[in-house]
Amino acid sequence: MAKNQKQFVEEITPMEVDFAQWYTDVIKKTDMVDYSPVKGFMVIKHYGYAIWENIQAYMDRRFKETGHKNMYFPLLIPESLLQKEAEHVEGFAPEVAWVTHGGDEELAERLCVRPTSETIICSMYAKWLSSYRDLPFLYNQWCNVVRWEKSTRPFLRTSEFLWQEGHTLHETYDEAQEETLKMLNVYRETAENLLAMPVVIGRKTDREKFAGAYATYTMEALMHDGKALQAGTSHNLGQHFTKAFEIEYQDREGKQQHPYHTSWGVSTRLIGGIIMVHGDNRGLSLPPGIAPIQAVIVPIAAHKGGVNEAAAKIFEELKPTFRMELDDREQYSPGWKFNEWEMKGVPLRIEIGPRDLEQEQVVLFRRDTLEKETCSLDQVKQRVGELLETIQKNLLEKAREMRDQKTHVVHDEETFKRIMKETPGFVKAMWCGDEDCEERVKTETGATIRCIPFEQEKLGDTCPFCGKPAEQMVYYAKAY
RNA sequence: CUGGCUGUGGCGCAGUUUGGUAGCGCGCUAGAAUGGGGUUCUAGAGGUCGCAGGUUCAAUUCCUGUCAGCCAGACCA
Repeated sequence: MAKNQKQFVEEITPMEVDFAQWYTDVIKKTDMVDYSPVKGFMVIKHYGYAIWENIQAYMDRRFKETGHKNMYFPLLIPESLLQKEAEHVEGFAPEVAWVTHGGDEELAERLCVRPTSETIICSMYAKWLSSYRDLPFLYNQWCNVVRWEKSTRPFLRTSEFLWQEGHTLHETYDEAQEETLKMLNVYRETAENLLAMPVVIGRKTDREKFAGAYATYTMEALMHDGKALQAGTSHNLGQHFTKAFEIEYQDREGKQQHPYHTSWGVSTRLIGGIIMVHGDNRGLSLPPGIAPIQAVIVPIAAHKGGVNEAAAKIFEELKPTFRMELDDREQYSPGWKFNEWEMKGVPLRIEIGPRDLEQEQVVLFRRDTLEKETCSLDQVKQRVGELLETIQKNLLEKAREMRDQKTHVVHDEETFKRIMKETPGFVKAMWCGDEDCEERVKTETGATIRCIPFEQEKLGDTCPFCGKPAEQMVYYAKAY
């Protein structure tokens, strides 16, 4: 055998060595994305888009189960609408794209490409709402938005991204708050149950909250490199927008009232999270819940004694139940295919060759543990189902362990700085609640308060940075 | 936006210092054998060197500008 073995698929940079490069390698080599001619705008290729479709299918069902209906609002928003809510414009104006011409003619009023749709939706809600009997409004839309980003990275921060945004109106503050937390909880369940991605949930500090929100709640996940990813947010918008947009209804006493408002969204950024939470040196490792291909069948020595036929038969048997691929390409060797599908993160591989046929069995290979086992032909369907469930759970478990191992409790500034530098991850610490203190930590360490978690622990009585009394525990991390 | 690096067949790269019109590996096509961890042999096809301008008899090579990407940072729901 020649010493220079051919490399059909380029090696992936080991993730321990250079995580950023690893990420770029993986997404390009697995047909997740490609770059378009315009900076920050990515083509989502079939393998990446299939993951998005699976996320959509699950979440859309959950939204409908919780009483929401889908609508679609326009891409373009008149400048005057965007400017109605002061904090909101200030937050978004620097990163909106403008349409100034229609054909050759300059528009009387320029139009922004939606960076988010609160304004256009509120302008419509104002027309549609008249009585308390109309409430609540529970609507969602799946769409794209554009935010002119200075530095971009596929899935994690792109100038255009796909997402869903829910926008609801309620009679009372309490109802709006309940909705805000209910949808955050749907997000958390999606992250944990579907994406196998553990998250910390809590409230954003005022510094970090959404432009125009009364309160922002978030789920934060931790990546392999110790950086946090804001994976979804749910905002209680109070009456900020409903007053600005003059959304009014007649209440039970016949008085005019402004309703309470929420919005919540997750985006294709989740795909980046899945890649960075589960991936390893062989490439992707996808949770069965969203994997475009849940199991791939690789026939070995396919021409010999009925192997092809047996593989095809298993394929037909499993296809109605699982997302399957039969890799009967003749130009590649089995070994090549093994590596290819591992890189693409297919959770389960089914090998079948002459030796298996003799013994009426197949070989099952798990991507998450790299373990092989044999399974008799008549048990394959059942065993595949079991293993996919096991893999789904194991990935969540492994991700939890990784996160816990990268989560530290800190009581003093020196330790905090050392951890952020040497072994970055989540740091749990008490916080005085002072925005200046929060700002100083960010400037000096690059870490921000990711959230004030719902699950509080009393780690001490004072803030590690200023020594002032502290009542809240927060999670700090460097973030994407 | 700042700093560093990069752009040459589909992919990865060499060539650029000392200008003379392009080379390698993989992939691709055809045929044959092989097939349980990136298979072998034979014969082929394919690029004008990111884009624009300049210098020159002549530019992939030198100069200017510009676009795009990577890495780090600043900024950013």
